[in-house]
Amino acid sequence: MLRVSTRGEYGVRLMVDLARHYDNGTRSLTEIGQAEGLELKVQYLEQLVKCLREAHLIESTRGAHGGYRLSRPPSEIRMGEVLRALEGPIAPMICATEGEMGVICDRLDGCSTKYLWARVRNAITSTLDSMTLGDLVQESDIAHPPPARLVTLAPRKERSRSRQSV
Amino acid sequence: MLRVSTRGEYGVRLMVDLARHYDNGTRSLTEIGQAEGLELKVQYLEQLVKCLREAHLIESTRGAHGGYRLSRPPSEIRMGEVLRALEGPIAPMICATEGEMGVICDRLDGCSTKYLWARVRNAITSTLDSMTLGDLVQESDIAHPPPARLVTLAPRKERSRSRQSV
DNA sequence: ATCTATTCCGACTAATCCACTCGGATATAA
DNA sequence: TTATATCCGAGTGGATTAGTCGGAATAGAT
Repeated sequence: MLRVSTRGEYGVRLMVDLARHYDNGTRSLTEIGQAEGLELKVQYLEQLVKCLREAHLIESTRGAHGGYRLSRPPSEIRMGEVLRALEGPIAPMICATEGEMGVICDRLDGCSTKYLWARVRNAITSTLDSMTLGDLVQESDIAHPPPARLVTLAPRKERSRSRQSV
Repeated sequence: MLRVSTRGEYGVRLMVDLARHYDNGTRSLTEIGQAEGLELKVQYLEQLVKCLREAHLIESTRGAHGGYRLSRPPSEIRMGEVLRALEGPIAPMICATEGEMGVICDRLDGCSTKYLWARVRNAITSTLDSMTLGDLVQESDIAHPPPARLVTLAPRKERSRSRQSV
């Protein structure tokens, strides 16, 4: 229950990829798809980036050697923004839609559940809005360091520890 | 996004109703449906209660004058239990399923998003598990006091304040 | 005994939503 | 002018959701 769709999944992966390559100019969808293991027709990714672009989270240049880039540094893009762009307002229940509480659900009887859903929604949004793309990139760098530029002091088998502290 | 289905919605309302009438013996589905404004065939509610019963959250007696009752006091039933019974394990993403992290998603590459989903899931579960049916009943009593047994000191227009503190 | 109210159960269905695909237009670098 | 991109809207198959339907089993009331 409480699933986020593949739009959210792929879209976030895509944004993380853009964040990783923030300093390298534009990046095409085929590049991203290959790098992130998204074995999909490019057109599907286009659908995802469309709403990201409309939300001004990314910018594009068309034509050969074109592609996408983040319109702000990764550390200034909250995951909440990303997911809202991809999947619309966060609302575990119709009566708990962001910004529209009470407008939609006008049940006056004992709708005690409303507060439950509102709390759940707040828990989700505050979690998402407290993390940025920058944070995600940093985290993944710790778990999976990029092709050694610097000398890496970390021992092998790092992987098996797989931090349960989440 | 991140919706809970109508099973969750109706099921929770149903449980709140049972909690409200915890001291009054059993309660039939038709009674509950009417009280909670669930205009549905009884058979649909039966489907919901089935999994609640299988999760040992409610008990039933069959036959005339039969019905359902909570199997524990409302304050000892966490909302997380209720929703898990109704909708299965809480998992915003398949790779972030409760209790099965890492089992399902074995991507070893930079799956930085995994931690994101795990955090979201934790936010949801800890919120749900920190509230009980008893809490919900109490809250709804404050907002909508039951047919005055005690003298009520509260002024009119209570309703328009509609506590934004959620 | 029989009638009625209720829970129990499995199969079925209509509608919605999701996860894509397809075909083509437009823009830009080489 | 060609190759490589982004852009755009329409269409589609499958999965999931939200419910219906018919009937069996159980228990109290008459």
